[in-house]
Amino acid sequence: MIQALKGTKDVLPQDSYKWQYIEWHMREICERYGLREGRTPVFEHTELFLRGVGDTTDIVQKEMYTFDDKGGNSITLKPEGTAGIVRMFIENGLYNGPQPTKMYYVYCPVFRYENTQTGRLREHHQFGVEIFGAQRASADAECIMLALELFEKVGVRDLALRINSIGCPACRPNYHATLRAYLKDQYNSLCDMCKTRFEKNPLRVLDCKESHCRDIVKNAPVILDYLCGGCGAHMDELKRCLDMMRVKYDIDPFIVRGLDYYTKTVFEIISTHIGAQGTVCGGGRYDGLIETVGGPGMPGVGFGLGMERLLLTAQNQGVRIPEPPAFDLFVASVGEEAHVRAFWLAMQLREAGYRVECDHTERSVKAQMKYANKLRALHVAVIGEDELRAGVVNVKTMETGEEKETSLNAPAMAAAIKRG
RNA sequence: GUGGGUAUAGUUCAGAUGGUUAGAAUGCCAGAUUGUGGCUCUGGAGGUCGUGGGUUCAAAUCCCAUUACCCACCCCA
Repeated sequence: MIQALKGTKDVLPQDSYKWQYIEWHMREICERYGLREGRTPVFEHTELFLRGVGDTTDIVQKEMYTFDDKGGNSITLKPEGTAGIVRMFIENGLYNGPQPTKMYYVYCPVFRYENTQTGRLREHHQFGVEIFGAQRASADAECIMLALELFEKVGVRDLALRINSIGCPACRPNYHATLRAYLKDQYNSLCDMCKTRFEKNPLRVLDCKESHCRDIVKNAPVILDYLCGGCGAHMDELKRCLDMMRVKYDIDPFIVRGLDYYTKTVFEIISTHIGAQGTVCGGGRYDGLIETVGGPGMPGVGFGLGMERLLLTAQNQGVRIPEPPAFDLFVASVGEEAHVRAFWLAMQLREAGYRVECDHTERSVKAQMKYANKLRALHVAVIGEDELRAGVVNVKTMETGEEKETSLNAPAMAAAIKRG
């Protein structure tokens, strides 16, 4: 038996309505916030991600699905959603249109070669939002509000919003130097991982889970104290916007995102209901990214939201997702003539807007009734030789067992099953 | 990449110290007077016990390997 690849998941027909439900909310909210959906290919030139995501990140260094196609091009399955949208934006000259450009994507497949655990897959799907050409922090706040509204509309609770600023190319080097100076004295006490972080990206040491490193870092200088004037003002504006919206948040100087392109604002929305992989939504500002990928120097801000993790949180919280509507009618049939007539009637009623199912198996009436019951059909009509001859049929209401005689034609049957 | 746990019908699980044709519940299919569901009763189908080796007269059970899943690290959504 061939199995699905490790870290991939099927969405079963009986579960797809849950996805459709949250996808509907995503689209509804985004359209209200003035975003348009963008769709990009599943794979891109590897080079895009080397430049976009950053070639020192774990994602690029050890998690990408990269291969050569038959033409000898290095191709990569997208490991995140932003780079592709940026490429689309530049390649199609969207920067010539009215700015800002506000886009979203729903059910964007993302591939990373990970070791799986709860809430961590090799293929997962992201809902994401990107706003290009808006430098003010109110755009950052808009992204955050949009994500929070989605959680609220879906009915997910107990989420924590954490924000931070990691500065810009102007002020971050100063902080790096300050942090290195602080860590230097205790370098030998750091874990092995952090020793390499010290060289590569000292910010990461702040994020270490080793208790010893945590102790060391506890009194480390905080980047927020070393922001340049522009970054500090930006952070203040973001806080003002969030305060005005009465949103609760924590300023967490230890948030360091794993993608190199972030500048200024970074944020995470975390659930405590899905195990260790609690980040449901993560994002921030990336003012240098569009230029890095080859476009004009334009700011950007956005986030990615893990759909599987959102569903997992909803499920663990017992969030009720409305089930799809029941069938209005099942048309059962006995015999060749009746079978074809049942199909014809079902088709006419479907055309009239009803949810109708008919038999395709030639099984007994009893079995057809059982099936109709499992489908949660509200009504059943059984058609056989007698009905064909007399031109009438009984429409049975399943819940009460009552039967009502009507003419054997679509308009009469439609009247019998009409929804109140 | 690292560490720990698990693997038996479609599903959820029983199967103490190895010992006859591997069980239950649920689901599925079919019957309970000839064309009517839910409740009840009866019957049926469905497993080479994850896979591959090994120990043994004998392995679902013990040992090794492998794969998948679960949990945690790392990292991220």
